[in-house]
Amino acid sequence: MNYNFNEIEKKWQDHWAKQQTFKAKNTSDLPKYYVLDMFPYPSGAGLHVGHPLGYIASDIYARYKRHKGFNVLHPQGYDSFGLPAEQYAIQTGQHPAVTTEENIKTYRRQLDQIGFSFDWSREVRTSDPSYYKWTQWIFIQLFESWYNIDSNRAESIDTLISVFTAEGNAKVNAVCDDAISLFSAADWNSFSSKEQQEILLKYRLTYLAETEVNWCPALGTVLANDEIVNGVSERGGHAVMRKKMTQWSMRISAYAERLLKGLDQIDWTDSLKESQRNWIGKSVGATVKFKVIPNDTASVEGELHQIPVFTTRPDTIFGVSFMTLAPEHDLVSQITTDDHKAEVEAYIKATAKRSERDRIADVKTITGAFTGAYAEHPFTKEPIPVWIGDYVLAGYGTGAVMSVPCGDQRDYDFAKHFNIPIPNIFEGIDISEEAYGAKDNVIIANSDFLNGLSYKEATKKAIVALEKLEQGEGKTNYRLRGAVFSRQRYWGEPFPVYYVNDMPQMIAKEHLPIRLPEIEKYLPTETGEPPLGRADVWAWCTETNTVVANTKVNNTTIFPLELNTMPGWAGSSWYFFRYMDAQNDAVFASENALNYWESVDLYIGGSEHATGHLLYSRFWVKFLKDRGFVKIEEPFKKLINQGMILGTSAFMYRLSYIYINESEIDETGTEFLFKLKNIYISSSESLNNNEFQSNIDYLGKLKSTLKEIAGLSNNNNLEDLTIIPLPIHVKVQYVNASNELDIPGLKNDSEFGEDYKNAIFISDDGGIISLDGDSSDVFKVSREVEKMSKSKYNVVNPDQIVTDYGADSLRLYEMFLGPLEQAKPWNTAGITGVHGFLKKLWKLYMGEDGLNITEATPTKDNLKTLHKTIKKVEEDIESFSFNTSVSTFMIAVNELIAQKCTSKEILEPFLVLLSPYAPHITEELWHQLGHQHSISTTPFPEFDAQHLVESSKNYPISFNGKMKFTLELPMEMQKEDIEKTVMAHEKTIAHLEGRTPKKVIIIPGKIVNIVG
RNA sequence: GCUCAAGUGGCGGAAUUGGUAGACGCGCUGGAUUCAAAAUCCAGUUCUUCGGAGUGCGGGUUCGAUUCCCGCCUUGAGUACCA
Repeated sequence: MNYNFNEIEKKWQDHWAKQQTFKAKNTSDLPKYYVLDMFPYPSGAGLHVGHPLGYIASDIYARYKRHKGFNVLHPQGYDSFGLPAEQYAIQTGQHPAVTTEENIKTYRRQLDQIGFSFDWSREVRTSDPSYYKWTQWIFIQLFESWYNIDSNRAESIDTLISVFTAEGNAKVNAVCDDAISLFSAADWNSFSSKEQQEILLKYRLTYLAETEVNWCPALGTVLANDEIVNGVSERGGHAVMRKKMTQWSMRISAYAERLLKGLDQIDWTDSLKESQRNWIGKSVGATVKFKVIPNDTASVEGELHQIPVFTTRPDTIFGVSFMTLAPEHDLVSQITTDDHKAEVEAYIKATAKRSERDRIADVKTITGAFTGAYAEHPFTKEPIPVWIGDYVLAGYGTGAVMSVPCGDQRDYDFAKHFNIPIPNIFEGIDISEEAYGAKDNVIIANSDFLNGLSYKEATKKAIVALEKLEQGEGKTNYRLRGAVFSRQRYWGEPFPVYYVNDMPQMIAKEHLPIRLPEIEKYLPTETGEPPLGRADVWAWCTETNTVVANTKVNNTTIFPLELNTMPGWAGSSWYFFRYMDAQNDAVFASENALNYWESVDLYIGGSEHATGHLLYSRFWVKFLKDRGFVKIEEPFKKLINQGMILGTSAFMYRLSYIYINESEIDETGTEFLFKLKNIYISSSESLNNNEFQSNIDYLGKLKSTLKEIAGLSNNNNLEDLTIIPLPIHVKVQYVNASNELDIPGLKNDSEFGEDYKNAIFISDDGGIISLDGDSSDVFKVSREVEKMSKSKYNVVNPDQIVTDYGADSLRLYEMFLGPLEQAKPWNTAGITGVHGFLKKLWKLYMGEDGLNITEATPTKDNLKTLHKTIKKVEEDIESFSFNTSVSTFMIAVNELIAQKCTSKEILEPFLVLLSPYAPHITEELWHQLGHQHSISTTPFPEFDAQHLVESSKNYPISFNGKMKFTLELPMEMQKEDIEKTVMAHEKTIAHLEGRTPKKVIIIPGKIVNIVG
């Protein structure tokens, strides 16, 4: 019987689906275990081999935990709102729901054929109204909450209203907007409803605010910081500008400290925790207000200008020799003196063109301008020059720095460059070459009342003195800011919000979900409103509590609805709870389900979510806990980032040309160059080594070929023509293992074939490649390892691999590639190794005419092989070292074949060990062995150490630490006897060549090392 | 610039507490089988001037270092000069 993997895999996938083998129960006496993959977005391109890597790892773990007696929850679903479907809709007019449905079908088919043990009965989709009903509900809860710093948790907005009614806001200690004026209970009660709502909005955890956003006119949308690369949109590379816009935001900063502290409680990698810490960006220091000394422009009557700065080093305040403002700082125009105006304005203009990224990374170029204004030092009252410099960013801190050149390298470089004094305030420290940035072991000097103090003491004392002057106070700063929650897009959750008098009102819970309206086109409106502005039926009737036609808006009973939709992170911030009770219509998940499953025990996904999804969902979970909806503080106990699978891209070189002397193109002119378009040259060693331009022989041949192509028959040998080969990505499916391009295939490509119809391909020897069948010419491409992505045309689709080798081979191979967390290149050719292993395994169990298993008593060697495999595989899975366990299986099968093992007592438990990795073949053999129940719930074999006890040890005998030969000695042999035996051995004597060793190191059971 | 990873044969990688470097697999070479091919099986495969050398480079600790320490180089990922 042959190993017919296609038949076997289909059979068991169908069987598992029919029997609901992997359906998880919400009530069980077994301990629970929750294994989750990061929410996939169902893109139109389908899966490539990089996607299932994490899914396979989590599936192995989930299956292993079932063998270990756990009730395992291992669900899957789709984060199905998103920009790609919307962009496709804009291009084709197809409703995003339709394309999303198609994409999900493709995903599901691809996932199913890999044999995952998902409980599909719990599938969720964020774009499904029965799901986003609860996303809307959570949004309403956030709106109806404020953060009480005294109780350190979110509370219902009602508790805040009752405080306002009783005593005003003087004693309220809340996370809220910066500019809130004080009011008494009497004030509050006399405010109009609109005034009250405006005030409450400044306290709510989600609120409307005029915020500066990254507006991308070309995409008609706002972009998150991480969607902008080098100042342009990541998608499409369009220009991005700062623009004020009314946006929904989330007061995530209220949770900054808890988000930081919580990291200590969870089992994530240090690098991931570190990036969250950096993102939250806690710094302890002080705010200091510097008064601007009046000058020709900065002498407004009555009020003096102040420059507030935040510093982590208030102890160095006597080292301030200048101040630096971000060029965009509001005060710049108000304080710059007339004679510096021209210079400052020119500098601001120049800065605006630099991307923020550029300003950050480039430390070598020091630029700045003096405003002509001076600020007053709070203690010495000396004038301090105020500069602007683009190393200070407007968006961070206060957008201004008190520059202490002796203590900060950037300030130091700036001062050196502009000849600003660098006062030294550190005792006994040389600052003639560079600044001294360390906080440890400094003694402050030249600093009046701070002299002789350490960093800690001086900081404390400086803050006290600043507070006395009312020019500063101690402050903890977080860089985490309000998270923008609006998107000017169609394909997202609609807000359950309508507007009365411009004030947002929540729609009551019982009327949810508010469904996305139908629109004709998916673009923003001509007036710049979001796509929902195109909907005709998008108004809220407060009498019928339904969505009605816009024409009915009367602003008394019928009101306009919100036009923005929610961002991608809305639905993904809580989905892990929905899996616990996916069909519940009354609550987002029942209390029983929430209590049973608690939180995710193992979460596997890409590191790209480090500061987005993983921070936002922690925030929502903490909020839901505060409001009593869940009991947990952290959603993901253990988290593993799988590494990227890299693709091997292929390049061919398109020729482009430069004429050194244009006047010499006389007789043929531009027509000549026109005829030389769309020509590609085969990759060669000289191309890969950047020696193309010096390969005279080849260039000569190439040029005569070009003349031939252009129909040029004169003697011009094109000396003035410089040929520049440009690398162009080519789809890897048209390239074989020897890097040869399938030219006819490329020309028939449905997507790009047209572009190459008239292309000319030139071989290694400089001649045109003939495309009639019997030509032996080859066209070679260059290879490079890059991120696997559709845009680089290097994706490898798992479908073909499953057809050719089977899902079990794919699963094993993906694990075999290397450590889960590390990035690694994909090479399909290597899959024959694991596939060959499965064939050998099959032959071990199945003879020519059926099962090859006997009741034979296992030999000592059989037992040793089995038990060392049990031990190793169990250790490997527990430590997520899946690659090494695949090797272990191979070694075990090689050994069992060598031992000619047929013993059921060995071969049966071995199947269980392997089944998490290769579930189909093991399930088939398990049933061939006569079992009626699925192998998936069979207990994991128990390791028994007695089978690994050895009676002898093959000692490595080293000389000066270098192993020279080995010697088999009894295990129980004592040190002295070992030394005697080794020293008497002929090989030892030969190696010593008569020398007497200085020392002999013997570690019984390990090694012998002879020194000297 | 800063932060975090990672550098081991032709390639992916292994060596879990400092103890036989290169397990396992790919590829390659030779052989068996076959009319032939595929498939399968067997043997070999770090380099080498055959003394040795060797885990990015230079030091150090140790009887012994891929593993620990110091300094550097390169590559990748992230990034917000948090003042």
